[in-house]
Amino acid sequence: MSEAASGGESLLFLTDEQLRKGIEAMFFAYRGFTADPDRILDGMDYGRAHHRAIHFIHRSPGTTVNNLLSILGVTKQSLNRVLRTLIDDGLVESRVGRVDKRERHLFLTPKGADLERTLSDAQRARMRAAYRAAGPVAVQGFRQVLEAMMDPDQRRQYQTLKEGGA
Amino acid sequence: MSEAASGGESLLFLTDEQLRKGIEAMFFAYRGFTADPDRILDGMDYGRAHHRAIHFIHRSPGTTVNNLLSILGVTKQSLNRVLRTLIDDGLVESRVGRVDKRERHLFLTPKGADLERTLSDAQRARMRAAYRAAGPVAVQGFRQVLEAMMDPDQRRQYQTLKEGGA
DNA sequence: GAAGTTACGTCAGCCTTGTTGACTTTCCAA
DNA sequence: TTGGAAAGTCAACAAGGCTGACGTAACTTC
Repeated sequence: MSEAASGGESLLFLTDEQLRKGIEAMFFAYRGFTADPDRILDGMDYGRAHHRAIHFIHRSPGTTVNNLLSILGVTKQSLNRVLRTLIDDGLVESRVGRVDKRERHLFLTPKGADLERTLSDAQRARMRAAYRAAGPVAVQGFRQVLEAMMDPDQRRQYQTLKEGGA
Repeated sequence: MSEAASGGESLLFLTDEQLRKGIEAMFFAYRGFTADPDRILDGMDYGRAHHRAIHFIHRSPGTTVNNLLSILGVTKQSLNRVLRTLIDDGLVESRVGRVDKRERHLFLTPKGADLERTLSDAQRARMRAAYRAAGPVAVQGFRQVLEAMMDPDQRRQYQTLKEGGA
C-alpha cells in the first residue's frame, strides 16, 4: 500500500491480527455491556428484550409501535409479546393517536420510568467508569469506530436519535 | 468535580447524555458487527453459537471443552449441543487428551477451517472498513474503551488471547 | 362511497440458544 | 481403592427470535 511507504504512520492497525483483536474485544465488551441490566432483570419476569423496549420508549416518549419496531429490528409479534406484558404490568402506557387513530403512542408510566432509571443507572455506571478510565480522546475514537461499523440504516436511526437528544 | 473547574478540558464527555449515546452506539454497532456472519449462517443449519465456537477453536486449536466453556460463558449442555452438530458434520475434531485422557482437545477440520475463513473474512471486511474510516487513533481509543468495559474475568481472558496471538 | 392500504393486535407453531437437574462413564490422584 | 474432576448425555423448560394467517379499525385514493 502506498501510505505505508509514503509515511511513518503505517497501516499495521489494519492487519488481520489487529482486526481479530477488535472482533474479540467487541465480543467480550458486549457481555460486560449487558451484564448489569441482565442481573437486575434476572430477578423480575423481564429480560433483555424488555430492557430495550423500555430504553427506547424512554428515549422517544410517544413513539409509535411501528417506529419502535424499526429501531429494534424485530417483528411486531415479537415486540408485541414484550409490550403486552409491560402494558399489563403498568410500566408502559399505550395511547391512541390523535391525528391518526390507528397509531398507538407509547409512554412510560411512573413505575416504568422507575425501572428505566434503575437499569440505565447501572448501565451508565459501567459506561462512565470505562469512559473515565479511557479518557475523552479514546471515547471519541470509540464512538467513531462504532458508527462506522453500523449498517447505513442503523446509522441513520442512530443519528436521528442522537440529534433528537442533543 | 474539581477537574472541570481546574482545566479547560471539561468532563462533558461523562454527562448522562454522552453516556446514553455511547450505549446506543454499542447497541446499533453490535447489530452490524454480527450481521454478516449471521447472513452467511442463515442458509446453513448453523447459528451465532456455532460461529462463536468455531472462532475460538480456530483461535486456540487444541483447546479443551472446559476452556471453551469459560471463554464462551455458557453451560456445557448448551455448548455440547452446538459442538455435537459441528463434530457430526465433520467441521470439528475432538481428540482425547494424551496426558489427561478425560479431556477432549478441539480442532477444526479442513472443512471447519473453510467455514471459519468464510465467516471471519466477512466479519473482518466490515471491521476493516470501519477501522479505515475512523483511522488508527480512533481505533486505539475504541479498543481502550472496550477493554475498560469488560468484567475483570472477561478482560483477563481477552488479554490471554491477545497475547497468545501477538 | 367503494376499494385498497396501513397500523396494530393476536393466534398458532416453529427454531435457536440459553438454563437446571440428574445421571453415567472415565480416569487421575491421594 | 476410593473420592472427585472432566466429559457426555437425557430431559425438561424458558426467552426471544421467526413465519404465516387472520381480524379490525382507520386512513387514503379513486
